[in-house]
Amino acid sequence: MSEAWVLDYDTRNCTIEAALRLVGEKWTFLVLREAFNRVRRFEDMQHRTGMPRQILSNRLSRLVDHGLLRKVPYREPGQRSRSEYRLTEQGMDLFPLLVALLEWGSKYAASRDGPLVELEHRDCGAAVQLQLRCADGHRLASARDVTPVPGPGARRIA
Amino acid sequence: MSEAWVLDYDTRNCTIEAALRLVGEKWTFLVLREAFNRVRRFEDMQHRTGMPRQILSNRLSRLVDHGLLRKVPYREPGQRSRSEYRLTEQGMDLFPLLVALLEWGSKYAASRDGPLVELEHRDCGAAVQLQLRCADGHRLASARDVTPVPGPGARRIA
DNA sequence: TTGCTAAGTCTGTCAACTAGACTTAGGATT
DNA sequence: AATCCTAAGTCTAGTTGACAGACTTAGCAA
Repeated sequence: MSEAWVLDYDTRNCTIEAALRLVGEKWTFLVLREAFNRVRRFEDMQHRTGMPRQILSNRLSRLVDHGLLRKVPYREPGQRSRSEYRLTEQGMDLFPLLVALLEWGSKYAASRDGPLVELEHRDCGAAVQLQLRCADGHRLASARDVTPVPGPGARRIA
Repeated sequence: MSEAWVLDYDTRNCTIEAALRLVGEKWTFLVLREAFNRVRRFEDMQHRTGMPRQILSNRLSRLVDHGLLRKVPYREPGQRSRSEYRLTEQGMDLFPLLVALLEWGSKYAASRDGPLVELEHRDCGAAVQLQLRCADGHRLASARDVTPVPGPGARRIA
């Protein structure tokens, strides 16, 4: 068949797949995009993404249930108390995923004007980007420089 | 309302959204996972992911049409010539996205045994990871250190 | 008690996914 | 030349989920 060692291993405990069960869906990514842009309220999210309200409701609940967002009460003058949605630490840790989408999209799928947002280092204002690096400090140029090897969770197919 | 500047801007040319139109779907991620693991053939991908054949067919066509994969003929002894699917440069550039999923999944959604695969630098064997860095060389610890600002494609809502 | 608003829920319609069986096409075998 | 073999793909029928648009809720204010 093929020379890929990975064919001999089971996929059932794949961590990529596990991550996808939570966040592997278009609207969920857009909810997270809004959250990272500091958009926190149901109406704002619905208006900015154009997603069906029912789906937004569903996705917000899911993300709260799994600890990526938390509900925080707020109060506008003359209004009753309502809830907004903020990223937890666990949610914040998805930032590289969104940055990866942003970078790839900006390179291959942007309108001619360029990206809608850019990312700056809060402390120095310089542009932020993702880099692949190894523990010895080398910077890797591409996926070609990476060798996937079986990890501790790898199980041979019986 | 809220203090997010982004509320005043149009989302229609968002590059994240553009990227998601191509790759923002569970099965597509899994096809790419297999491709990065050097799994290149229809039967192997179908067997390893468990995805419906029709969807695999559909996703492969989509990825080829958009230039993320290319079809390459191969020939097993005693068999007719068939096609396998390999990543193009454009496809390779999605690697950080998969690594981001892998890292997040390993941290928050792994089985107790740990991840199925690990990534090594081909040249030195050290573990590979994603880092957020700014153009001045500072390493950023989290999304909190990043300020999103309007990019060249930003358009105020009329 | 009526109005206002953000945040949701309800309804019917329609497109997408799914499992499983079936088809295809070229090389090898008889 | 007829038949078998296999990887790759297509077909069918049933089910799930997305979708648009209208409706409901709950607390505050007048």
